[in-house]
Amino acid sequence: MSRDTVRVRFAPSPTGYLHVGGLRTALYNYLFAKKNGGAFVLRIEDTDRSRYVEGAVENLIDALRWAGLDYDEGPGKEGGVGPYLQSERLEIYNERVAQLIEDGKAYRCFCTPERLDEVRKKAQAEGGQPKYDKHCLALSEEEANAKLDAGEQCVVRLNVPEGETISFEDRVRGTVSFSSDTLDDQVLIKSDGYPTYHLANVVDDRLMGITHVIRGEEWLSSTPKHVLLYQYLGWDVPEFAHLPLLLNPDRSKLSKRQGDVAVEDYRAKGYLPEALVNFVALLGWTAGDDREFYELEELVEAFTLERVNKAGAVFNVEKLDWLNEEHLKKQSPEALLPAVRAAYEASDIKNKSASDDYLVKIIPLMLERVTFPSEIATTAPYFFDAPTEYDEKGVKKRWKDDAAENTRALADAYEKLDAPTKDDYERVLREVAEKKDLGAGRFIHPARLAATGVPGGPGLFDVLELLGKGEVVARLRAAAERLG
RNA sequence: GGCGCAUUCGUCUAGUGGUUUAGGACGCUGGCCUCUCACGCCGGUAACACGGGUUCGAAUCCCGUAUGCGCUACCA
Repeated sequence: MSRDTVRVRFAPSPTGYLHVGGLRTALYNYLFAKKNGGAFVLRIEDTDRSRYVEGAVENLIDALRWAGLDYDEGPGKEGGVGPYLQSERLEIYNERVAQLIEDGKAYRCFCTPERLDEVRKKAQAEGGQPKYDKHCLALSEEEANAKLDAGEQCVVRLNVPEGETISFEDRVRGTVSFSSDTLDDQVLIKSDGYPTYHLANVVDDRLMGITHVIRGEEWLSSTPKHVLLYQYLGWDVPEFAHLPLLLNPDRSKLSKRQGDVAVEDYRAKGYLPEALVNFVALLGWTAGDDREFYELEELVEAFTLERVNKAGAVFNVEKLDWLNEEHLKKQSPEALLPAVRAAYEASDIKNKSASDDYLVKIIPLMLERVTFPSEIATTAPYFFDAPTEYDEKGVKKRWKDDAAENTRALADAYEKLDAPTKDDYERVLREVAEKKDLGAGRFIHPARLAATGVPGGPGLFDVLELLGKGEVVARLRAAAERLG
């Protein structure tokens, strides 16, 4: 790893599913890596054993793969700086912490949760920052060892200096500074021996050669602690870029209570990965031009950290829907077939004998009329079942007094045709209309009602051709009978 | 409460001191196209949080206020 090779990471904790905010963070990391010829690393932050969810890692990887964000290194893809699961790196953290303790930059703390609580309450009552009072910093090595030998539980804390200003450059926010007096003596190693995020993330980022830390804004406030750790460990700090948060419509942080937040939810609803990726890319970033539609490769080309916004962005589903429609139109019928078939099989359409070939022919006709692939078959059941009822408003508007007679005449004419194409259907209809000295509309609208039961949809002659002569004639006759 | 970050149409955003009657997109909406619906095209709707400065001139710079969000755990 040379020092100027860009290396970034996405470091989720395996709590069950990939959050759309996480997807956006992963995406920006991915884009930045690809744009700069760097590596995109996936690291699993599983240091909280109480929150571990079975199968969550597989889930995360699956969601990333679905979105098209392949990682260069990570679980199952060794890159020489693994393992990529923090739970497998415990010795590494312990080594570094031993060094910190030796240097007086960290210390063991034996305080009970009860005492911690008191200290915190007292500090808060006095109107100050609730933080640890460094009580155990005074312990000598002998005293600490004695407590350890006696079997007392302990944590390791960061020894934060007083009266210092800690600042760092953020690629999206500029210079950010904090007074060290507002920083708590952060726990580095928990009493169960696992590291906290703060320690593990600094050590791993360094050891994995991460050059740019691109993560959510929720980490901005703890970054000074990380900066301090880099200094204490004698390391240069990486570049930081804190991304604005994704918000609910009421501008609170995007949460489960106000809608779907998991990538798999959107996947299940039928959103295309291309659309979701395009959408979240635009939540907090623009190229500066008026472009809205992007494929992943085009995002790679256009992306820069400098153009990431500072303010949070509301996750606005209407625009996602529009982008889904746009991306849908770019899909080939063959690519859409599996989703269309699945929705068709699951629908309450009675005729389930449609071939792949037939479904593929329907797709282009319906593509511009739906938001989701699943709607292609289900919004047009007439491609499978003959209508059992006719749209009331449509009938009122289009089924005039002469409709039954005209429709029968049309059926008679069609019956004589041999394997008619859409052009044949149209030609004959216009001939019949002309013979009766009527506008084509007097035939087209009733024929649509008869064939589909609804007043809207694809071009009539496209529909008729797909239905086939026998079915068309039968439906025309049935409607003439039913509607009179 | 403390600390930090943010604040342009309902939403996503362009805008980095004059080119701005603040531009685009989604949504909503009027019209055109058309066998219908949809697509497409043309048009409309709607914003610089507030108050002070700095400046010949501010959405753009500074200060304050308000509001929102984040952090404030042996969670990440």
